[in-house]
Amino acid sequence: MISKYALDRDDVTLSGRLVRSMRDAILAGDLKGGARLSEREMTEMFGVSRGLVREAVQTLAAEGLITVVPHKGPTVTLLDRHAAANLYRVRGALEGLACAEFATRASDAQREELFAIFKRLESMLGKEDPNALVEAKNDFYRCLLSGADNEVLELMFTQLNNRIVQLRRLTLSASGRFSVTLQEIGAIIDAIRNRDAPLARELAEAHVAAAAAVVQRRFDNSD
Amino acid sequence: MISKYALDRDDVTLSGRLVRSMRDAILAGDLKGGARLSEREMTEMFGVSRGLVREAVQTLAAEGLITVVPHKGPTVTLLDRHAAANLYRVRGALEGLACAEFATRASDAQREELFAIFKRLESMLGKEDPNALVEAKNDFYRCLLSGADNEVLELMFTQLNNRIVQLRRLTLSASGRFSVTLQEIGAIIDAIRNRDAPLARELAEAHVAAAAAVVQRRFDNSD
DNA sequence: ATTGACAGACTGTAGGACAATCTGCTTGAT
DNA sequence: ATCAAGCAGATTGTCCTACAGTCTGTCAAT
Repeated sequence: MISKYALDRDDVTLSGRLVRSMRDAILAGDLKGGARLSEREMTEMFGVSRGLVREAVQTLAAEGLITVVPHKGPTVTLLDRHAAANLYRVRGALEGLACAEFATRASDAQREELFAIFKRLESMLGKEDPNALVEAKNDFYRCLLSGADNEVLELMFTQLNNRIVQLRRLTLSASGRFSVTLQEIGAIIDAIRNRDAPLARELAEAHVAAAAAVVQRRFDNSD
Repeated sequence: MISKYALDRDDVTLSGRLVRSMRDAILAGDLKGGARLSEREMTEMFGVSRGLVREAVQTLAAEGLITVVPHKGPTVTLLDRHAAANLYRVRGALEGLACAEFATRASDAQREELFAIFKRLESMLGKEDPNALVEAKNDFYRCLLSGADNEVLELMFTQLNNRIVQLRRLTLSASGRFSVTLQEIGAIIDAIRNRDAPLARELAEAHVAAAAAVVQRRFDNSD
């Protein structure tokens, strides 16, 4: 058992914080898809040595967030329509699993928390607050994954989600979609409440497929 | 379209080869679970500078193959019973997706190749050649993933599989299991032949669950 | 207009230096 | 004898410098 008061060892090293900062910069859109990340620029931008930058790049490359071409330097991985479709297919499988596992294994407290977060989401209908919405969605997934009690799934889902974040901007801005989203999630919540894992899984997969369809349509429009 | 004659740029850098070497060393079991990987030892073992070792460690850590504890150094990630169960759950979801996608989207040539590899597997029943068996299984999955035509899935499945390799030794050595395995895979093959994606998926998930059960039983015995 | 050579910029790799931290052992007090 | 404090050695964390290898754009020559 790890002490409740143990320091957060994930944060003590500069490397760790650098990886987070770079990841956040990409997820926040400050470093856009396709942007070149020369070592020199990065050392200036984050105020650390070249060695640390190179280590961080390796980490993010392994996560798929960055693409490294030898002797040309890393770039922020660009998502085309095909890659987007593939990401969503895998995400459907993982999110389905997460919902099924949650329905089967989550504790009562975790269930209540999930329901509460959903209520918070519902209360946002009509209001226009993208930041709060994104945060609530993040809470939702965090709770879902924690209840699924599977660190492997958590890791892979998080990695996948990080890559999808760039695309989520597209789905969120699709007006009128939010109420549909709420209905879909509501159905999943009901299935979880009834501990119906297969149904929860099926609904979750359908939900992701619907989101994927929206993204694909966006690609059509911008081509 | 990338030229057929383009050099393999994945291998030109020492870093790239080092990552491969270290990964292979872990997968081959030369670096066992829990083994400590001090930077000094690694520089001597692979004959490269400390910087390269650190970069490679970052990459493999992001893949989950090694665990880094600040100021104590990296170790080969150790799999306990809980982690093993979690790995197999996720693997079930991904392998199910891969089979379904293959059934739906693979070309005729890819189908034929998969069937041929399966025949090769069948011919191994009775003979005792673990190496050839592992290689044939690898070919099987390579073909499966290539037919699923989803690089994201391919990446995640490969990462997952790398972590499971340590455990696969346990399932393979389970005598009498191989003929059952063949039957299970044979059923999947039939479903793929009939282009029945949902069935292929279901069977694949059941197949993984069976393998997971074997592993769990092994954990019981060795405790 | 195409080719070829050159220069500048950037990455790839090595190795050293010092600070921060951990671990185990010794020492000292109770 | 036991336990706490503290010291020493080893290891990692971080930065810096240096040089070789590779890419890209430019400019002259054909």
